[in-house]
Amino acid sequence: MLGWSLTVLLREWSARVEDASRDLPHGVRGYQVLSAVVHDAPPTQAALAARLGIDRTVMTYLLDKFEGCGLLERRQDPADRRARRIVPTDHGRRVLAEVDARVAQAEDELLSTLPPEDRPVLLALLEHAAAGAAPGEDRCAAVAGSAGLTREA
Amino acid sequence: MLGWSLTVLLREWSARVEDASRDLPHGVRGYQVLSAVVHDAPPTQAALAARLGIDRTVMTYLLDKFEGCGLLERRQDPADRRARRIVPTDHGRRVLAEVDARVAQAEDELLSTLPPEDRPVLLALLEHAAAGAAPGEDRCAAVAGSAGLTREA
DNA sequence: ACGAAGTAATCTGTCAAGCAGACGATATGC
DNA sequence: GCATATCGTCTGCTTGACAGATTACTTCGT
Repeated sequence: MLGWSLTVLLREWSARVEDASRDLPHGVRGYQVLSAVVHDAPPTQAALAARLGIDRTVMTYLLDKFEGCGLLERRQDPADRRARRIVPTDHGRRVLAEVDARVAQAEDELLSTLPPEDRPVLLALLEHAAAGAAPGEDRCAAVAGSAGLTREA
Repeated sequence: MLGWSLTVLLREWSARVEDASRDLPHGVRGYQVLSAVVHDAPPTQAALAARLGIDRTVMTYLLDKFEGCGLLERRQDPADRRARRIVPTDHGRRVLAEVDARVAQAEDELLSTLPPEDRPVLLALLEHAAAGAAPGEDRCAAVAGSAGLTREA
């Protein structure tokens, strides 16, 4: 049941956010990329891809599109000339702010059948579960149990 | 944050269930199909597809494979000879029981960083939210199940 | 009863998305 | 300096989904 509930909710979330992200290239994917760049500022293109679970070769043409739309820019990292730092343009920030607002509203509507006092509970539990379930860097933390929530950014 | 938590959790759930479903064709998809057939018994192939949000032409080759593996059978519906009733074989039931057990364990592990008393809370909230968010068939029924009644859409 | 229209499942062709692998450019270790 | 690893890009291939046509059957209208 857990998996199915997640599937249904994420599907519905995607549909709504797809609509909220109509100004962005690549819909939901695009929203997640732009959001990660602005809010988390991963240092390199590869880090960004890893964070979102996207293949590096896919990242290339996603960013091509974003750069073409003037939402993001690739800059040579002066410390490592192989790497590109992905930075949002002012326009990108503005657009994201708008979309973020629409997404927040969509999420509200998505949970509208839940009693208002339950919504923050759900969000907190989900976030905690997601943080604990995430693979990768802190695999030990997951095993260590509730203790390990000390992570970078 | 809601969307991202859902994405991360579902991704991790899929990875674990993919592993738990290694006896089944088509991985997670296959598990959902078999599970829906056994536990929900939708009357026709089309109903099954609609329930899982799968295209009807895709359903065709999914079921081809399941039938080839002896997990499911297509039987002519005697009432409507256009339609096929999808019924599980004994073997299918047995395999599903095994996989279900593995999935249950995987879901437990997935939530292992959550305090045990919080897990049923999360599950209940998720299920309620999913029922309320789902489009289509029984929007009224879902609403009627909770506090507010009688809102026809 | 007969034909028209609708519906269940399948088949066919097409198209996009993603991945593995190769490649040029740079960095690092010996 | 040379071997090896990494960052980002490019190429080719495979896969997977959808639209549309097709076959089989039902239902409705007259």
